[in-house]
Amino acid sequence: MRPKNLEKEEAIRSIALQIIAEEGLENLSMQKLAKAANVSPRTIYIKYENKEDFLIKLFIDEVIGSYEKAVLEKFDPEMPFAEGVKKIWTNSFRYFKENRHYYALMQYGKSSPLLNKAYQQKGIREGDFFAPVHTFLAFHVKAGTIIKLPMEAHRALLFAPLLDLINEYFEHTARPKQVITDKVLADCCEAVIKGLLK
Amino acid sequence: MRPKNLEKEEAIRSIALQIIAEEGLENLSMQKLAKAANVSPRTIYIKYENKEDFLIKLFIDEVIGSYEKAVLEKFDPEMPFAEGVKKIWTNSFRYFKENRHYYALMQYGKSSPLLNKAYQQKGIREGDFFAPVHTFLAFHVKAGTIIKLPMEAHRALLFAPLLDLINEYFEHTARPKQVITDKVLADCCEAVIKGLLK
DNA sequence: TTAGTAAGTAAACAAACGTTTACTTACTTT
DNA sequence: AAAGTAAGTAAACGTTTGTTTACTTACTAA
Repeated sequence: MRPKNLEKEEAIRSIALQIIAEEGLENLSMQKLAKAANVSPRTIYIKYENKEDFLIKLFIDEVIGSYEKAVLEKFDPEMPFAEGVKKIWTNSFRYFKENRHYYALMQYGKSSPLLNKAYQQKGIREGDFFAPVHTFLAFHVKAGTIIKLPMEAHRALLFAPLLDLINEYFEHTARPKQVITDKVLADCCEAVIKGLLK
Repeated sequence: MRPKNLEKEEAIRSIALQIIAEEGLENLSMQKLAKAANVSPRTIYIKYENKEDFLIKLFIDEVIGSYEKAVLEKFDPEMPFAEGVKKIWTNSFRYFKENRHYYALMQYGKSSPLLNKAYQQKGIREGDFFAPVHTFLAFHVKAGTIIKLPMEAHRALLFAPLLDLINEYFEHTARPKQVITDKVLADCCEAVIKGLLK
């Protein structure tokens, strides 16, 4: 039998992310995607059941999956608290700077009911993803270095400002003056650490 | 001439917010909206030029505008820092608990290029909206009570965790155990204040 | 009271949508 | 080398999209 052309699969995914980042999820159509990826619409349906299936897999496997991998690089749940948080922040910032297109779909995950459903189905919110980060937080609560909060609250304090700053970084890159710099990121990271310490 | 029926205008806007919250922005069509609001499609086009115009006005006037009003209730830029931050947090939490449908479109503002463009056009990101909050932050930087950061960074540290916690609150309300309570919100607020204090 | 007018309706428009049908291509296996 | 098969294409399917056309309604002002 004729073998799959992996380049086409890759093109479909990366061009989808590009369209989502530039024109928005609401402007991504299967026909537009097929044309932009230089592929017949049918080709997309070989691998994915339908549009919903495609978007969920793109979101979970491509975006969340690769982000998790990047965040956890050289991260250890038993690191000193400040060091661990800094690692998470610098890893995240580097990742999105290098993979700008991934950020847009990540943000849609917080808005779209479709992707939200996917989140819940896969149990991401329960700790299947980013498990080492949760271990890290639980470890430091037990050791008494940081304040005790529900896991969801820790995650909100740790990740939400970071993602917002990355958003700000992207919105200003086209402008004359870049406001979100490594220095500002580092200062904010210190503020988050200070807030969580006992 | 025949006078406008203000109830219809109101129905169009509130049902649009409901559809966006329940089915997502990508599933809001003008025909579906018209039918749900018990109105002819043409009626929507009396007031709004097209779909884009409608969404932008819904976002700016209805959502951002009314949120700003709620946040600033009994807020004074010269309040003590901790008191001011607590006021912003409790005002926000109360507002979204009472206006659950508004939250979804607010979140889309961070994803959709359409709404992002609207943000920039209106200069929201530059301080036209939430001006008293910016005055408040600048005041406390000058007074030396909090660390100095670009306005965008202050806003990220102050609002991003709050909005993420509200998101978490809504996602869990249907489940047996409510994790985001007033107590958790208050603890997180304290952490944010502590992080920003010098 | 009636003429004028904007609000509002129902039905329709072309264009675009997600998906499928009918077919061809390019490789593996025997 | 020829048969078998999944990958892949081009064109089309019926629906739904955003928006408009042609018309009616309900009120104001003269």
